[in-house]
Amino acid sequence: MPSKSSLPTISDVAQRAGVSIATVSRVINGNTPVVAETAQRVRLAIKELKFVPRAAAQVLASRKTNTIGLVFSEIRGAFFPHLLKGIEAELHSSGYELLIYSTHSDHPIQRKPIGEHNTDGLLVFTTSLELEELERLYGINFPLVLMHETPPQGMEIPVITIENKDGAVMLVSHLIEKHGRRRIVFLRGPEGHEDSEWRERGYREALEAHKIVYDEGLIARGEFDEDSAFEEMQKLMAAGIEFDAVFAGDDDAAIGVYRALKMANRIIPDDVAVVGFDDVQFARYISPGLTTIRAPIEEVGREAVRQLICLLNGEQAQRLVLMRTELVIRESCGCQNKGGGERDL
Amino acid sequence: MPSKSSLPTISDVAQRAGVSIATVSRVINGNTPVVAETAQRVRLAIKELKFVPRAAAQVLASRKTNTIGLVFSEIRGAFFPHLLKGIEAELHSSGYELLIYSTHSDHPIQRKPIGEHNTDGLLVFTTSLELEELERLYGINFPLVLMHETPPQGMEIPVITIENKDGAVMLVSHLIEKHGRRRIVFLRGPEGHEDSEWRERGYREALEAHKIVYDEGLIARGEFDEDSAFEEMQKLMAAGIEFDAVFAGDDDAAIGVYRALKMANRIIPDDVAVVGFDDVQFARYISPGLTTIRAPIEEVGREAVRQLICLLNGEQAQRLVLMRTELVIRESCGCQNKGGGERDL
DNA sequence: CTGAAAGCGCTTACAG
DNA sequence: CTGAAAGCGCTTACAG
Repeated sequence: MPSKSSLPTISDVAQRAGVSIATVSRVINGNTPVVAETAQRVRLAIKELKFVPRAAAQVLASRKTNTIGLVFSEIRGAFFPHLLKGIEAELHSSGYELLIYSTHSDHPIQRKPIGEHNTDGLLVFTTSLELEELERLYGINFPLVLMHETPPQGMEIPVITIENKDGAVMLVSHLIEKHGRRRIVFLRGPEGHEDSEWRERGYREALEAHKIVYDEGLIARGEFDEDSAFEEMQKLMAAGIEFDAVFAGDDDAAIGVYRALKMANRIIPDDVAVVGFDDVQFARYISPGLTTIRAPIEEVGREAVRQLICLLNGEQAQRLVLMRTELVIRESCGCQNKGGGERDL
Repeated sequence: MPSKSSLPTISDVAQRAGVSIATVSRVINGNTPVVAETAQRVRLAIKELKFVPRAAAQVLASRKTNTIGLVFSEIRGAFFPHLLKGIEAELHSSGYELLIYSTHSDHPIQRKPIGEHNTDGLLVFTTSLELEELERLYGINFPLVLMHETPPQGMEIPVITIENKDGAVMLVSHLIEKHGRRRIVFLRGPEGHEDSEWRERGYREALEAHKIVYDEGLIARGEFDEDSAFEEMQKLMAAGIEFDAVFAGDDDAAIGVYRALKMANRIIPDDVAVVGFDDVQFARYISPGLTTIRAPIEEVGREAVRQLICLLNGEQAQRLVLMRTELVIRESCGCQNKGGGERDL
């Protein structure tokens, strides 16, 4: 049984086929004409020896890694698989491999985990890369595409994101117009989280458009997760703040809001309407069904890859791709949706 | 602004520090003593030039990729992030990178996507790798660890999986003992899916232990997903088959079961008890809360990495790691769990 | 402790 | 269309 150290190399193939290694390389890469009969012989030798070209050698010689990197800081339960699915799909149809790195671990690392030394370009999700590293990569003209994050001042990096503001406007306007809500709590996301900031802007615009004065007291800081949302709602209620609706920031937070309201015996949506953002899997399964915004996350992944590949091909990429969001009405806002969404429970 | 082709190399660093490239290599790798003062100079030069060693060159020269690969066939919504999280966590604390490849795309690929040429070892989830390729890799002694799949005849490959059979036994016994159910439908998973087969075995054992005769008519073939489960349930009911409980195969399928039963105005759990498997995020959010089995998926990922690293270090790995599963009782089985699970809605 | 040199396994002008 | 040869950027015995 052969051990790893005795794997066949291109020379073994060349020898067996009676050609030079250059010729073997050419039939493998198929970019230079080779006489059909010779090519046949080479292919046979490859098959017989079960030869697989060493990636590192190809990369070193060709200066192309044929790999793109994905950097993210956190696998948010409901969100991430969709993004990854879109990325994988688009990537495979273009022959690149994917190297994934999540930056939330703070173990000291020897080698730089991901960058120009092992990928041809990078997909960066939100703020998962330090500014300094981003600047360095940008400085060496390394192909970059951001997702859900506007590039820092002065850097022209393509960004793919969703219509956060529009989504928030749709949500809040719906609460006001259809359900007459006027004291709408907004649960922020994490500090400096861009999605959250745009949603807040949409929240304020919608209020303004309906001549409702913005009340600082209705703003709470969540973390786009269940627990902090639960706590914030508890605090609001303990403080005796009145409200007739909650824009939870995202769906995960909405769960925390549900829990807090139910515990306080406040009926959703009669006493308090609740809306989320993302339309994750459980949004239609909870009771009442969550009215929320559908964001085309998978498409964000696909588009990010497309733009990056433009860059890799030396073509111009779009500076900003804004994906449309869509209002998904269920029952938590006060609508009677029974029977409408046939996939809902 | 430097372009990618003019990035500094180890020679640039050596020159600037006034040493040989061998010395630079030594301070980078830290495996050979270097005089402190010299090392300082080298580090300074590295910093000044913003030098990052090219991975491909390191790999080619050292014959180590420092990367492990993950092969899977499908990102199942609720399942995958947990697995990935465990893998990432364990990997980072050991200095390896992760290369991910999903095999469900059938685009013809030039280069072999993942294997001995670009990784030091492979994590394989269920049947995502063709037998032939598995045999080839095994044949060259390439480090492999399987997850949720027993190795083919004659191959000694470590496998990490969960107590599927035990879980099923717990579930079915609970339905029988606590709730007096005797006509329990079992919804299989995809053909040849090992998790499914073990669950079925557990189902049968539990029946047998309670002297309930196995009825072929109560077995339906699902796909571990909502839609096929929905259809199968429709068929069963249309055929007039009687049953007082459903073991849905997994949680995703349970959703389809819920939908079909509700549409037929059968009350869960009064008319029909339902149980799932996996305890995915939505299991506690649906109504009634789903009684299911909690599987330590994240731990499966971590353990798989640990075993693979054993192999990479030339140590012996365990041939089988069976992770314990746990019964999570909510209301869909007929229990009164209100107030018990304080995180449930 | 340090350097010169061979070598890792490919790709790609350059000739022919 | 094909081969000889240089080169990709590192690591690592081998001397010293």
